[in-house]
Amino acid sequence: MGLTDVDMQQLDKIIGRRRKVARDGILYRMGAPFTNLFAIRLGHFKTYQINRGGGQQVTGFQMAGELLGMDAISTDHHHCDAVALEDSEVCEIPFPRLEELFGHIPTLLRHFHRMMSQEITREQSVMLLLGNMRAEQRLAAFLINLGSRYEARGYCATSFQLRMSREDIGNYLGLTIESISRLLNKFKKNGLLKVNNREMEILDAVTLKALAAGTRTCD
Amino acid sequence: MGLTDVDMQQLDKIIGRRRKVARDGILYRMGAPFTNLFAIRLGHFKTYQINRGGGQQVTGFQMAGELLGMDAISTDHHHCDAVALEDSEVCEIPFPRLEELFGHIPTLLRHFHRMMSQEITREQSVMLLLGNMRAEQRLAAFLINLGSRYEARGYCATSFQLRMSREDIGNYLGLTIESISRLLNKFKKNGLLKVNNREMEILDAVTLKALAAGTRTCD
DNA sequence: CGCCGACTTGACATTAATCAAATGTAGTGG
DNA sequence: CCACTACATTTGATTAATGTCAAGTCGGCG
Repeated sequence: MGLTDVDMQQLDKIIGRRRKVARDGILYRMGAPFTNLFAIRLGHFKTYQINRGGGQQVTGFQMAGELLGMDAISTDHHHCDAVALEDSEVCEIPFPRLEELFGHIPTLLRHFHRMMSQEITREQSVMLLLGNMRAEQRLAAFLINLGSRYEARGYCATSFQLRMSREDIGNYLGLTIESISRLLNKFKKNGLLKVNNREMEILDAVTLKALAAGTRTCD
Repeated sequence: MGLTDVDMQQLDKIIGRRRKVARDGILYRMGAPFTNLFAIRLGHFKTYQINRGGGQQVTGFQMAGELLGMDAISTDHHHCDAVALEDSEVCEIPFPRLEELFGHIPTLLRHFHRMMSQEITREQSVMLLLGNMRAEQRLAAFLINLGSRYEARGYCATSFQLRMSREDIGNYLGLTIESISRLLNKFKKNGLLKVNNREMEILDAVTLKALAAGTRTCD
């Protein structure tokens, strides 16, 4: 991130506290007071909003290196639940202390703004996905996105384990669990991927990307 | 916002440049280099993303007092087009200069973070809307949201002019223009609102809110 | 007055949801 | 190691919501 050693020491001082969250454990709940941001060190999370009518919407899946809780800054309370998809570990970052540091480390501030902005951009892509794409395209886009995020972390872009249930995927993509199942099967039949429970291997990334872009359909 | 007079003077200095944008005028385009944020002084804008496949998704409608361009911070180029829905006026805010001020005016920084965070929250609500709600619920939520934003600006929450076309509304809500037309008509028949072209009057806000919350359906 | 774009309305098609059942998988205790 | 249970996933048949296509109407503007 371009921070000096001294900067890093100061940063380390405030993000000392680590916290483990077991699978299905709740990192924070909607409505809870906002005091910390959370940097994921290990594992995966999902965030979801709950409607008054009982409707639930998964708003994102987060993995190591990503930041949780930025939506809470505006109102001092959280707007969604954050739940661990597997045994995970986060760093608590007390936001008031982080704000103090911003005054001393401009590079840190700039980095923080980039992360907030990135989250805005990510959500806009999801809006495009939910508002404009058909089912097939949504799932293709989702899988390609997951792959590229693993790749950015030094893992394989085409072979990974899904950490979330079909239900979570469906909810995130605005589809039912049955649709997800059928689509995965269709992709499998067309030789686009291998899937066994949560083990996923993308065999034809080119076609899958074309599906995601909407420049091709399958079957 | 809790700024001192001196703070305000400094802020004024950097946001001096005003810019008029005529109806249908483009404030910025996807891919254009990011240099300024824009504070809307007057008028309305829409932002939309464009897909490779030609698909377009309206990602938001912005009105006076709101900030445009925050999604561009992370990559130094804009991720969507911003277009004026009527003759409008904005303040250009050179972002590097704003960043300098952040070091001197903590209150300004805090306010900026709230605005970024608020945008994240807003987009999450749209994800809920697009992923979970049926057509009727979406339109009701949209109208209630518009009303409350006008109310927050000192205008009437139940009587206002739509600045965007049916097509824009439909695109934003992930529905076709025909569906919007039919839904507005259904609401009208049920005495929930009066609508004449773009002139909108909400007659039964209670029921409309119930529709938006999903605790009731209509017809 | 007449044209053009925006909107409305109607008939029909399609996508994905719903409902229902079957199958598979992981975990548990005998 | 093997039932046995609970839960997740798959598969099939049907339906409902919304999209698509095609006219038609309205309203503003030159």
